[in-house]
Amino acid sequence: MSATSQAIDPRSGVTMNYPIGVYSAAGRMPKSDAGQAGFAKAQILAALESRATTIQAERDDEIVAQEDAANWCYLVVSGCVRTVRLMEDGRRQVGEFLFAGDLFGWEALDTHDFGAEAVTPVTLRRYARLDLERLADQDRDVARRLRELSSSRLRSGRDHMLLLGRKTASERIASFLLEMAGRSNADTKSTIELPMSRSDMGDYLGLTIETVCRRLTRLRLDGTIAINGTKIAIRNHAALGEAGCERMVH
Amino acid sequence: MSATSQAIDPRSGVTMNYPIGVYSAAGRMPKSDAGQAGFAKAQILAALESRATTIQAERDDEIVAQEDAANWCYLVVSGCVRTVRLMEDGRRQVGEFLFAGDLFGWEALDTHDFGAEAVTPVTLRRYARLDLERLADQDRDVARRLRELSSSRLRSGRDHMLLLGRKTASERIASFLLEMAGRSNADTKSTIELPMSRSDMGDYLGLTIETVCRRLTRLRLDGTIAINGTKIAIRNHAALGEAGCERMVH
DNA sequence: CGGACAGTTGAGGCCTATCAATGGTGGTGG
DNA sequence: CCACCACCATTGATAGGCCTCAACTGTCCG
Repeated sequence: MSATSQAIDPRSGVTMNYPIGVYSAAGRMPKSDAGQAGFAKAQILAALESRATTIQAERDDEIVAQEDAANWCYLVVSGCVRTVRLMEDGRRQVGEFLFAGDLFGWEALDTHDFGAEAVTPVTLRRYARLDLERLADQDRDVARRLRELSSSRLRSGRDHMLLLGRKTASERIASFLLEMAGRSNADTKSTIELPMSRSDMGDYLGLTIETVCRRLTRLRLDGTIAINGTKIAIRNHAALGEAGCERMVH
Repeated sequence: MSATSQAIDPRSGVTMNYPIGVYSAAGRMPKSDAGQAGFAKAQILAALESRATTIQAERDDEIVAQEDAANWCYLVVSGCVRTVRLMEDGRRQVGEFLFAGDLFGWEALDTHDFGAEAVTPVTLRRYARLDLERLADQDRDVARRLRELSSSRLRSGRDHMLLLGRKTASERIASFLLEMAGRSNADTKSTIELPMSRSDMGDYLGLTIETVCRRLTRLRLDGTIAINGTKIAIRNHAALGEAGCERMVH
């Protein structure tokens, strides 16, 4: 592990590694492998860099606990994060997967209404929510960008409700693969990295791990995709589009 | 019908009835049977009243078509509206039910990503989205309220995803009844009005009409609820809470 | 080498969808 | 005023898709 100072977050008990003196200078943006959209989101926060903290979390660490007081919001610098909701009996719904450049926690009211956990080792940039609120009050561009961000989150939420409420297992898997392909970098749209477990996929898609597995193998035997560890190559984009009932985006 | 002038909306072809000279004076807020939350939302728009239009729509009229250019946003003055998403083969997902005091369409990007239809005869107040954007730019209180509104929509979206992804039919019905009870006026929490059809409920809950029916009759035979037309009386609130896997709110 | 764990595959059962028939109600026109 | 029709709601019978339970494989790591 690189030179970091470890600390335990007093709220959640998560072990965090703070890189020493790397991101502390004001105006120094963390390096990010995010696409352009991610960069646009990060720009919102440029003015807050001086008061931000870098956080690292290991696989399956809890970054935010459901019902936590919403003091912070987070920018994913690298790695993958999932947001989760739990029922008392253990049933779980993954709300979304977040990648480099994605922001979360800014839309909380008084408490977070979901937990956030690291799917892979992640690096995060943490900002005080009050700072962001103040910034939005002062800077109408920031306020506007936050509104746009809300809108796009609401829209993908509606997409996902249609998926959960009305699509079959095959359609859900196909839609998921296309969604992930759409979010990866432009030059690698046909070989996507799926860092999350089958269990995470299932809880995202409202399916069991077994069903996720079976549908993926069927697509593999069809020749529609090829699976190699956490990498999936899309061999037949059109077939996936039909299976996922997506309007083709060209 | 009361004194109105009829017109056809050039965009959607919906027949609309504009009450003559009732709401045209600036600062005159439309009467609304909404609760306090609804009033708070309406307050956002007080400054825009002079440029707003009142619209009436009949049952099943399309108020907003999916993919419409998002020129307008709407406040429900009375009645009930559903937002819908359609798949090519006719499968439908109802996103939410909107009642007096609820605002919709303000969160659009360039186009609306859902259709909006009248569940009952409705009266709406229509505002130009650009006006609202300008107002939010100028008035930080308005901007803040819009952010709060986004947050609460995102939160209920996540609730609904858990319902669609992980709850059983019985749990969905119970959650739905409690949700509707929670949104009705405080003094009538145990006798709620359900103006929407079984088909609407099914498409909201990711179920078929038959399943909705069967679960409702089971609850009726249990003595948990009593059904009388579009009115449902909740006889055993606790049983519903258990069935819906809700944390009890007291 | 062995244990833990994620992933895969198989067999069977349950829940919900589907298909079908009936009942109830409101609107319409003879 | 009543017969008729359309539509919604309800109930029953059956089928199918996904879940559950279980066994097995492969991989990583101590």
